[in-house]
Amino acid sequence: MTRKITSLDVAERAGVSQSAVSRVFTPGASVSKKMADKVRKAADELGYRPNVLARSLITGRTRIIGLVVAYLDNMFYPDALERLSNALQAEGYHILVFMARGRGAEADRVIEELLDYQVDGIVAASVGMSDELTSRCEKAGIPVVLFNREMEDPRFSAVVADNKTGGAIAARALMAGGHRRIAHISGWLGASTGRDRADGFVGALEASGQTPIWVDDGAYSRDTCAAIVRARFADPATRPDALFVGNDHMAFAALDVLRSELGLSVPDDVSVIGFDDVAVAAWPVYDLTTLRQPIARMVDATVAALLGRIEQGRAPERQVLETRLVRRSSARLPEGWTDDDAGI
Amino acid sequence: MTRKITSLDVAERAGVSQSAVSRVFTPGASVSKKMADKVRKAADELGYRPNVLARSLITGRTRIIGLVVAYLDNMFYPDALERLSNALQAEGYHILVFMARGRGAEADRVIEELLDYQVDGIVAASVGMSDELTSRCEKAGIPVVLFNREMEDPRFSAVVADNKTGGAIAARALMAGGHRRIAHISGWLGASTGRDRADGFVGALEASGQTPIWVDDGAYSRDTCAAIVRARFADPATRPDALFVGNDHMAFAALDVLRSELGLSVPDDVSVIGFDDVAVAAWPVYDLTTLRQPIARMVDATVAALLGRIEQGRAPERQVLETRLVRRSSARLPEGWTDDDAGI
DNA sequence: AGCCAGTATGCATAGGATTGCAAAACCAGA
DNA sequence: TCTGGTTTTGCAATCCTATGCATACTGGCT
Repeated sequence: MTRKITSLDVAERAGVSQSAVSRVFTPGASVSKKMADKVRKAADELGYRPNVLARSLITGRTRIIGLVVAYLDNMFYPDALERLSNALQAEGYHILVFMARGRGAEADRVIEELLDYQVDGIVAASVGMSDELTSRCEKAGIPVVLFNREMEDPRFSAVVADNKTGGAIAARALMAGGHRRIAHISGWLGASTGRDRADGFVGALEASGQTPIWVDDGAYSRDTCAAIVRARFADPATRPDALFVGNDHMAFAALDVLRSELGLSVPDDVSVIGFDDVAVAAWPVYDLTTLRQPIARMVDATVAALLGRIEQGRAPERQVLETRLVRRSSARLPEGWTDDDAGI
Repeated sequence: MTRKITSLDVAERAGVSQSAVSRVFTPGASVSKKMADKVRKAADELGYRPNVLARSLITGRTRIIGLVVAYLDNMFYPDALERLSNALQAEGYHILVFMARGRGAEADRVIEELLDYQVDGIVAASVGMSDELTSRCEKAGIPVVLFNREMEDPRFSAVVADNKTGGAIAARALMAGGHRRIAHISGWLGASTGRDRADGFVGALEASGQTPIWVDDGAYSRDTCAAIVRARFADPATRPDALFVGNDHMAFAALDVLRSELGLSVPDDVSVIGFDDVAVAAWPVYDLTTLRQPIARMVDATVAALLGRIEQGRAPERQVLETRLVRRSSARLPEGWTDDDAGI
């Protein structure tokens, strides 16, 4: 293994000072063309590239963004990760990944590790951070953006879809479709997304004088959701005729059980509406009616919020983006009905 | 924003030297219990954590592993990423993500950026790196492990499934099932996985005196695969009765077109075999017969190869892991036939 | 030719930690 | 109490680059 090549090596070879080399590699620094050429030539010959770490030590910026995420089996998150990474890469930032499956304590430990790397910012997706820890981050001057999660505390930027309205649209749609026995398998009620979607849904039903026949917590898990469907649809007499599921990932599991195990037909026996509009939802085997999370805009907003805070010191802000119903064949809805007809 | 807390602050508060603080946070260094307690107390009160960057500058280790990956829409990769991240996290390493969708030049540029971060190692998944660049990495003493890809050059560690044998098993299975018109939509033939699976498949057919009626390059893309199926299955007279697809991701697209667009029945009209065994393959809507990539063992092998090279300076090695046929309902195979009967 | 303003360059320091070396502290045994 | 050996601790140099400041240079204009 050859010794690492430093700016000093380049300086020597080019016959200039080390600071000259540094300046050549610092955009916007004052260097003559002649100097730049000389240095670039020497650098190329030696295969020199500036050491980002040493630079970070001085500038206090690492151009690393920490991403904390609980799981990647729900395709919404890989999709978000890919987009986020691309968007940040375009701005010269990169993503350091931290998996934090557990809630609370584990997430906190993970974020402590994250801080060790002096990240410039943190994106917390699908993860519950403790108040105490988040304030530690803020105190250390590291902006935190919650992606697809919210907290009461307004010190954090948060980017979410309008989950409450989304839930309400689902309810209006199912009511408009003439369903009478409407049920909900919610997302994890420990998370703001799960709660908001459930609240919006139940609220809209009640506003029309209806109630869901039941609401169960599916914990964003395929298995949990499948078990709920098995239990709740076993008796034909008490079976729902419409089901709103807290996200697409669980909705697929619900559809699998309804059709393959219980032999029910969708949407004839039961209408199903999901949430997210991941790519699979559009595949013909599911063709799932669902509420679209505007993922591209959510990612843009996240990047903007993050860079705004890092580079311009802007204040934290909370962004709520519109969700829209994507009509497909898994739910019986009136001909031509769209979410504009939801009256929200 | 409060000023950063350094080891010097802690030293001052604890009334000791800065190097003492450093030693307390360096596992295996020589410190008395009394000193350790004093320092830990001061550090906790101040909320001090050592600056990983400054440490890296000296030790030459960042405990960062660069992961280069082309796309995440094929669920095989998010799954691998999640497992890899967890396994590395357990060893105190973390993953810095680089998306390199393009081939060649773009991948190279991305890896240059990667080197800037002084990563301790690189995992290149689903990505073609140029020879020149890879030797740059090796020259810089940074081990590269190819995940699910191979190169001729033996200087790199590579971890792959036995794609050639996998392809051969698919061929034997389809022949054993009595199929006479066998076709293949390959993975991208620019990648070793695509080539190996195709070679193994065609080779096994030819060894039995058969030939595929056609082999098309599906480029690991859903759209490309769907287009091929549309074109090749349009005429009932020349339609294959069995199809081996280069990965599950494309196989789902093939199944969608076959069933939803062309109204064909699987496996009655056509048998389909995929490759990977991603989670969706087991869902009842597809219930895809496929060759399982032993992803858990691949990840373990990757981590072992990487850490072996980083921490023990072991030599590069090439690991080929066994693939097995997972029998489901998408292919007509003889009762009780398993890959043991393939005679490979 | 002389002068001035503006631009380029070099020197030296800083940033936060690790680590070899030497001095100090400790402990036990005589 | 003194000695010899082992631990602890502190000093100071080092890792690699950025940057403020002072100096040297450049070119245009009179």
